[in-house]
Amino acid sequence: MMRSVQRILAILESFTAEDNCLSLHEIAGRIALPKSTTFRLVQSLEESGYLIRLEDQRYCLSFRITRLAGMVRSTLGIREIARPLMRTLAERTGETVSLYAADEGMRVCIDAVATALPLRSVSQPGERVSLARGSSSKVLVAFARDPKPLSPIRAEMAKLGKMTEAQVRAELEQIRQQGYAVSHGERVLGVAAVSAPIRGLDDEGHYCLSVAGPMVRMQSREREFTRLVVQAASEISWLYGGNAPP
Amino acid sequence: MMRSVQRILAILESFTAEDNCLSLHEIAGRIALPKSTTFRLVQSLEESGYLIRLEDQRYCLSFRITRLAGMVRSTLGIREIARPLMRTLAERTGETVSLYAADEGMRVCIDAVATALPLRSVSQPGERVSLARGSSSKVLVAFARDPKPLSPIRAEMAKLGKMTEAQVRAELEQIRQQGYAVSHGERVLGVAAVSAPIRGLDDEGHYCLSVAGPMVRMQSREREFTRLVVQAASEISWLYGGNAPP
DNA sequence: CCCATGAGTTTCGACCAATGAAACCGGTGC
DNA sequence: GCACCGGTTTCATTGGTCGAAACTCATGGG
Repeated sequence: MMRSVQRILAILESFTAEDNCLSLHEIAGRIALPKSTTFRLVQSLEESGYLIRLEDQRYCLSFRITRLAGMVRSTLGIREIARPLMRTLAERTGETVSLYAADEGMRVCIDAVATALPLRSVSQPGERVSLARGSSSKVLVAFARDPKPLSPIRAEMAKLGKMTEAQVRAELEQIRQQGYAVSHGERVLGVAAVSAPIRGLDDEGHYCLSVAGPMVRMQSREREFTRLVVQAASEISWLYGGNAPP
Repeated sequence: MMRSVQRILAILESFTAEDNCLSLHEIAGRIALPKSTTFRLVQSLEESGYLIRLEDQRYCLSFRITRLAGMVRSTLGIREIARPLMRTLAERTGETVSLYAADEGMRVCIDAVATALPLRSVSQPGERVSLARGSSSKVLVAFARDPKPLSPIRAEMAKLGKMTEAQVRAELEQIRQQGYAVSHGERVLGVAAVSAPIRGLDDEGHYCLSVAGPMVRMQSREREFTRLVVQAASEISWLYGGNAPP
């Protein structure tokens, strides 16, 4: 990652819906750089028309950004759309982020972003695992468009979890309610995961985003990770054509 | 202008509505840089999620741009909106670009972007000149929302131009038709100008964008400048809330 | 009135991030 | 098999960038 790119984008991203006008000082504070450096960057961005300075000398994003937005390709696959958000999620959590879909009674990994830590959960795109175990499986089953063909899966879940089918159904219902699922060492010993559903376009199947890592690291931050995964999944849903507002 | 900013934005801008997917080679070609340099920049942009690479290794702008676009402040004055476009117009033409409005029978300069050339047309923000002379005046009069109070101006135009009022009205009608006006040494000796209207929001007055320079430089490029001014003015109109599609 | 303050802006020598030529890699087609 | 053509990596070089500090210019409080 080039420093210049990082800094320039950090400046653009320091504008939010609430704070859409920022002074040089505020920008410098947000990107944590000396004001002389910030000034030069901001000045260049203004020269090129992406920032405009108001009468009170504060800056705000200009409409030139919207012009760029118009050039965004409208037809993108889930993988392409999810990738950037998965990347930031991986960065924030420091754990492996994966994207799954249900396919013929299995759970298939569409994409994964790994971190550099020596101990981490590993999943490879293309990998196929059971739909009966793990938080991602539970999400995929709980939010399945057509739950009927999944009854053997539920039976297997009950058997593996030593539960009645009614208990399984109750757990899935709870997952539907809360909008996410967690698991601790359910599929892989020592691995905890948090998963949230991605609502795809109507005709396509739906997907599941998950963060997985060693329980020793995960347990203390489960709350935080849950929030992040649910947030990222809903953003992806929206970007992908879901009708939930951002 | 910092080189890094220039290059990064050049990459983003190399995507157009038609070519919304570009290969590394194409990008390198458009921004005229060696591919190794381009590669590093593009890679960083991808890492930060603003570009995504498709299966065929080509790149396209991601939805992250649209998120930025959502942060653009919705209420901006004409001056702020016009500024960036005026700057590029000045750069492309090499001549002075001005923004005018009609005010109480006069033409007032809202903003101006000058070039560094030793011989150039000079106009200062706040400057007030006659509404009876010059291409910008003709545009402001021709496109006036309420033409009635301008009849003394038309009379003055006729007198100064040694024309009948009917001829003046015909000229204004033609300007309305073609969407721009030109003048050669009409207000300032030796200065030619091309002007086009900016349609503002309904309740506000409307504006006029012009390029002005010494006739010796202007005459050979009048066609080109006309196209550029009309184009820029219509973009500003659209950004400012006009209903003409981009 | 003057000084303190805090914002934006400019300066300038040092440094290292960025550069780009060239080599490398891996697929495609002749 | 070889040539070709994209994308990727290497590496010594360098000038673009950095940021502390000085400067400017309002503002306002004592």
